[in-house]
Amino acid sequence: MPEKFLKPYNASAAEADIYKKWEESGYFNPDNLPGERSEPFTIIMPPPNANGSLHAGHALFVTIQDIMMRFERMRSKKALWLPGADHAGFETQVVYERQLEKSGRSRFEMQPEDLYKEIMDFTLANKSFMEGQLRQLGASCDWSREMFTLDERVVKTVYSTFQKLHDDGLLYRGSRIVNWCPKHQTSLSNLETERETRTDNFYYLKYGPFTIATARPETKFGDKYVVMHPEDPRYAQYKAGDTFELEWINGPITATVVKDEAIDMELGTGVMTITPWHDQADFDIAQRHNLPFDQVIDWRGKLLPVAGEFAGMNIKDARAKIVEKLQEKGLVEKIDEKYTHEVPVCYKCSREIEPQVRPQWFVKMQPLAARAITAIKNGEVKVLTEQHEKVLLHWLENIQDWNISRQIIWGIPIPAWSKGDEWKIGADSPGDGWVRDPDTFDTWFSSGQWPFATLQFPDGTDFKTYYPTTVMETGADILFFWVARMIMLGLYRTGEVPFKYVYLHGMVRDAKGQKMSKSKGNVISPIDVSSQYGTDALRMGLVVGNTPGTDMNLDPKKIEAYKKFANKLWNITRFVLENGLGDHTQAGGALVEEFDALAQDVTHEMELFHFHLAAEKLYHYVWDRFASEILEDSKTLLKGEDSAQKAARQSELAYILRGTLKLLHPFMPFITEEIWGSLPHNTQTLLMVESWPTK
RNA sequence: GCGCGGUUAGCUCAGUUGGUAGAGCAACUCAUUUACACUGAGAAGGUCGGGGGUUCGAGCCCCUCACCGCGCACCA
Repeated sequence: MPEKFLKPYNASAAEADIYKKWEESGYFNPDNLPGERSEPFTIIMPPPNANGSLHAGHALFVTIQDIMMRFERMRSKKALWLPGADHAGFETQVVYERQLEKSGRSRFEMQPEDLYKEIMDFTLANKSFMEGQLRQLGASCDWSREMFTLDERVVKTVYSTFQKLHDDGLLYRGSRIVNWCPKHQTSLSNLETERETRTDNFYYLKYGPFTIATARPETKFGDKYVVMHPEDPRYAQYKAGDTFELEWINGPITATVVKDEAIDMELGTGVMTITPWHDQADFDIAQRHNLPFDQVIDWRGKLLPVAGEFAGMNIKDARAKIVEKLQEKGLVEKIDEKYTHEVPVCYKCSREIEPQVRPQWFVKMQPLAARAITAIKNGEVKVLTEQHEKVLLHWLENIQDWNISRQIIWGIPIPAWSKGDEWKIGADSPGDGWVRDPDTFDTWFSSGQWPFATLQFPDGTDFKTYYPTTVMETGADILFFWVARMIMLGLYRTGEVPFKYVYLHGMVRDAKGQKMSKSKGNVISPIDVSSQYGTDALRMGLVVGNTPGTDMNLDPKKIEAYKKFANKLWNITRFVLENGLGDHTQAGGALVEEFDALAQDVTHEMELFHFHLAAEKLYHYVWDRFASEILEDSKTLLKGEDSAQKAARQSELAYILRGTLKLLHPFMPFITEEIWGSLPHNTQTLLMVESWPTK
């Protein structure tokens, strides 16, 4: 028996060497796997954002995906797990801009090319750092196929999709209301905004013969149209097109009456003025009635010359001063101080979104969504769990056009050129006088094409072999951002769904269920935990009791419990080796049957993606049955005189131990491989590619 | 406004097609060198949010109420 079994299992001493052995074996690459393998099993790894270290959520996805990969690799599948790294557009730029701010710099004072280069260096450094961390977590992915979202091949694919959308009439450049973040100075998609409930003042202002109610008096300078519901009896005397003179903030103006059914008669006074440039609802009304659009607030959130004496002021500071002036002029009828409403905010900085009209590229989503809905409904792609499928369908059925332009440098440049009002699509300039669109793509536009782009669509061997992929395993929080877009764009480009199953995991929270955050100081670093308790313990802690799609709480005490479990397995091995390892091929009888039944059960759970149940059942079998009962009962037998009985029991124990190591390998790859390599068996192969104990 | 969840042991959560409730942690009583102290044995702890229904049988299916949470959406 190797000496190491005389001491407790030392995970940190063993793990790095084992990973090296796996990687050097070449078996992460399906091309090198032994035996005949016809059926592919493919997971495209959700590429981690290369802008920091791995967090607990990354550890969770590595664990779940690695469990599937190791399971299917042992079941003789052509198992491909393709890793990647994400430049993560806006996300990374925000991280980098925070760094700049800390050193007193600003992106707005930099040359775009310099900023780009700095962020690239930053991203590449993080990328290689994270690759090391993925290795520490045991990820058995094929590094030879690793992709980066800015690789030339990806960019080429993205450009061809943009071109095709254009050719198919699904792309348009429109001046529409976009979600503008005044801090980051870019437009954002609806998904990149959040809603916060605020309590503000609601101002009732005299507007000629009317009283209008508004929460935003600072936008009202240019308001020359007053709108009411056509059926509102209170205002029946006014006809659409009527004009009247009134004294307004900066002097007398002429206003015109507009009737529109969008007006809510219950709200405020049932009358409002419109600011089409800075409000979606107002924009729609203005469009319906062919009214003019005027910008009141600039891109940095300051008032424009239309505001007269207030021009140049920040809108936040301006509001109080404007109200003061309105009060002096006797135009404020009353102020309701308890007006509670929801305002859209930037999901990164929580600053209020300033709606602005800006020409951007939009994708018409309804045709793409319709095809995705069909694919989901007829089972081409199955979403786990059912409730997530419902949520996804609901979103797809109510989809809106997608703004894919971003005013940031860190991303894939949009291949479009303009000359006056004319636009042409293409990577290269159409000729003299054409100006390139300075914007970049929403990062999700490119990552939405990740599965087929990484597999070398349309002609690559990998594409033919591995597409559609088998499982997409990712966070439930990016169901719309990413999964929905991958399904739509995958179907659009390849005619097939990009994956057959979607497995969604929830968020990893701290032991008390709170969201982990640096400011709260409750962040659990998977890398630290792995170093302290071993990666296997971390993986078990992440998987047991964690049901698909629901958030989980991670308690270090739970991980510690699985560290003890690893040691239990270690000592089981010690016991079996001390008493002489039998010939597992000679094993039979009730204990063997019992184990085989467990193997069947565990396999079944894994096929259903019930990894939490598979892991828990293994835990109980190993501890409560194998260790506590079978080994205890074996003691007298093994010390007894009956050599036939003794040999039979030794065979049974060998059979169970070997089988247990195989079943546990997907969950606890390091210790099982370590033990496997210490058993005096004949084969030199790795446990990683041993055959699974059931069909 | 539209949509989706959750409520099970002191805490955090599991519970596969309905068949006498489970884990980790915490707490309790013993054991003290045993393959393993990163241990063993034992005991304790829940009318599964309330109410109603279906069923021979409900934590699980149906209805309803209460509380908590989440997502989406152009309400001034």
